[in-house]
Amino acid sequence: MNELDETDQALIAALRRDGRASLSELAARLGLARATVRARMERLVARGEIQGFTVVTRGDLTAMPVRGLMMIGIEGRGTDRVLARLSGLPEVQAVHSTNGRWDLIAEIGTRTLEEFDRVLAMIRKLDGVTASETSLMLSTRRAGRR
Amino acid sequence: MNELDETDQALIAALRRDGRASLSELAARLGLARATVRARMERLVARGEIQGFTVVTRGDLTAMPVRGLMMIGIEGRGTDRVLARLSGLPEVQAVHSTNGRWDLIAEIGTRTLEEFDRVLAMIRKLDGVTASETSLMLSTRRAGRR
DNA sequence: TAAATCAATGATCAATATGTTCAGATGAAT
DNA sequence: ATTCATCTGAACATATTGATCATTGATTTA
Repeated sequence: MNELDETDQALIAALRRDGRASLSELAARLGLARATVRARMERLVARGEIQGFTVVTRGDLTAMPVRGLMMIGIEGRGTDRVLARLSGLPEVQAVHSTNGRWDLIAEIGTRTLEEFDRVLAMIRKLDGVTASETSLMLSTRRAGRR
Repeated sequence: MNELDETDQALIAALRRDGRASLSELAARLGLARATVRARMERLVARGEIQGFTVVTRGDLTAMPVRGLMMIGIEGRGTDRVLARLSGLPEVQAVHSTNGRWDLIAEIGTRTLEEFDRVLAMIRKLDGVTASETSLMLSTRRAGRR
C-alpha cells in the first residue's frame, strides 16, 4: 500500500542523477505526464520517502582535509549535554552515541592540524568528558568508489 | 584565486538545505541579486566545486539500520591487503587508514545484528588482523540537522 | 592619482516551467 | 457493473529562467 513501485523508483533514480531536474525534464525522461510526476513527487515527499534535496560538492572530500574520529567517555548523566554542545560545533560533522567502552563518537573535520588540535583540546575540557581517544584519518576509501 | 569565499559558502549551505530551491528563492535568502546567484552557481559547477544535485531518501538512512565503527590493528605490512579485502565487502561503507593505536577504521552497515556479527567475525579472521575494537552506533546526529 | 579591471546590481524581455484545475481514459478490485 | 484510484492531456495564470545591458562600487594596476 505504501511501497515504492517501479515508477517511484525510476523517479528517484532520475532525481539521484539530477536532483534539480525540472518536472518537465523528469516527465520526458520517464515517459510520464507532467502532472503525474508532480503528484508522485509530492506523495513521496509527504510520505517521507524523499527527505530532501541537496548539493554534492567537491568540498565534501577536500574542504576538510584534516579529519578524525574522537571516541569520548562521559561521566554520569552528562551525555545529552555534551552531545548538544558537540553538535553545535562547526568542526563536528556528526556525533554518534554508542555502547561499549565509549559513550560518544564525534567525527571532526578541520582545515588545518592546528585547528584540529584546538577542537580536541576544547572538547576534552567540556564538563563531563572524562576520557577520549582520537584517531586521525589519513586516507579514506568509500564503498561506492570510482 | 579559486577559493570559496563567504558568499559561495553561504550559497552552498543554502543548497545543502534545499538543493531544489529556485534561483529567486536563493537570491532572496542570501540577500543577493538573482543574476549574481546564477553567475555564482554556474561558476561553482564549472569549476567542479559543485559536483551535482541529488535526492535524499528515507532508504538512505534506514536501509542499514545497524551501523558500527570497527577499529582494526594489523601486523607487519598487511595493511594494504586487509584494506583491499575490506573495501570489497558490501557491508563496509568506508575504510579509513589512521595512525595511533589502530591502523584501519571500518564503517560497517548491515540490516541485522546477526549480519553485523558475522561481518565482525569475518574481519577478525582476516590474515594480518591482530586486534580490533568495535563500537555500535546507537544514534547519530549530523551537523546539517534541522 | 588616474585608469583599468572585475563582480554585483537592478532592470528589461522573451522563452520555459510551474501550480492548478478538470474531464476523460484506463485498469484493478469488489 | 460499479467503485476506486491513477494517469492523462489540455488549459490557463503565474513564476522562474536565461540572456543582456548600463551603472555602480571596490580593488588592482599603471
